Amino acid sequence: MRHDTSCAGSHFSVDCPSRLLFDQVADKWSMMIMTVLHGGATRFNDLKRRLEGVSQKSLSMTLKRLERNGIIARSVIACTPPGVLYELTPLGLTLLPPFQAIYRWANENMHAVEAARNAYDRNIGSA
Amino acid sequence: MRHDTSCAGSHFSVDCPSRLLFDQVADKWSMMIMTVLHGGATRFNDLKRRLEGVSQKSLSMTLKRLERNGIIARSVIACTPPGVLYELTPLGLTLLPPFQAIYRWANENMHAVEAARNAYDRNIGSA
DNA sequence: CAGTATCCTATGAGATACTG
DNA sequence: CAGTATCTCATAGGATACTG
Repeated sequence: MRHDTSCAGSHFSVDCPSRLLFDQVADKWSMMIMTVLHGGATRFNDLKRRLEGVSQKSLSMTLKRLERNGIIARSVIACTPPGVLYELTPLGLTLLPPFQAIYRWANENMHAVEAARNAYDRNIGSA
Repeated sequence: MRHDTSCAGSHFSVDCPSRLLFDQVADKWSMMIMTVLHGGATRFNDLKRRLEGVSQKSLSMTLKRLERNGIIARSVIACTPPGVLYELTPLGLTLLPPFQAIYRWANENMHAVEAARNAYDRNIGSA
């Protein structure tokens, strides 16, 4: 089985790995979940509390998708009250540094992006 | 004006910069566009050809959004036939390294992700 | 606690046709 | 060439209610 990236040079075919990544694991919630899990295994409702604004459904779906892609692991702890822990897999851990680079960029360049947006919107208005 | 990231520790508030980033500039098409533009200023239809599967509408919208956020610049060249060039801004250039880290991860870990997915789907079937 | 199921709506995105 | 406009449809996602 070949694993042609099909993205050589500057042509991006439909089966480009980067598409898979952005379709499956590089969204907003995924990044936040992984960042939280980096601090240790976490319960469902703890996650929900930390990810302000996430709906139960979105969280549930995102967790399942991340689990399916081998990024996080789900484990049931038999106790009362029953609980479930989510944690990063070794594979998931390797994704953290790239995400942190993105996250760092976001923090460092928020101002510039906001300024650009304001400038753009002003020009639209006066165009 | 304070620029509280509101994401200290492991709580992600609604105005977290990373959310802005993923909402505005960290999607699939954006990353591919930026990668192409890294090779030099490019015309609209050239971009369309290289991004297999992108619709004219999606490309147009994504370009406008990136321009609004200060990531790329649009310049009209007065000639026949008339043309438009898109290129990365200095700000856009700074986003490239983080994106390349993601891209590299995708290429290196495609196999593992696919394997995880297959395993997961097999277990679902036999559960 | 940790979800699933259902309903409903807003947005995303393709296809197509048209414009400066 | 470089888009915009419109139409349509599929999906993502929130709210709510229910279950093991």
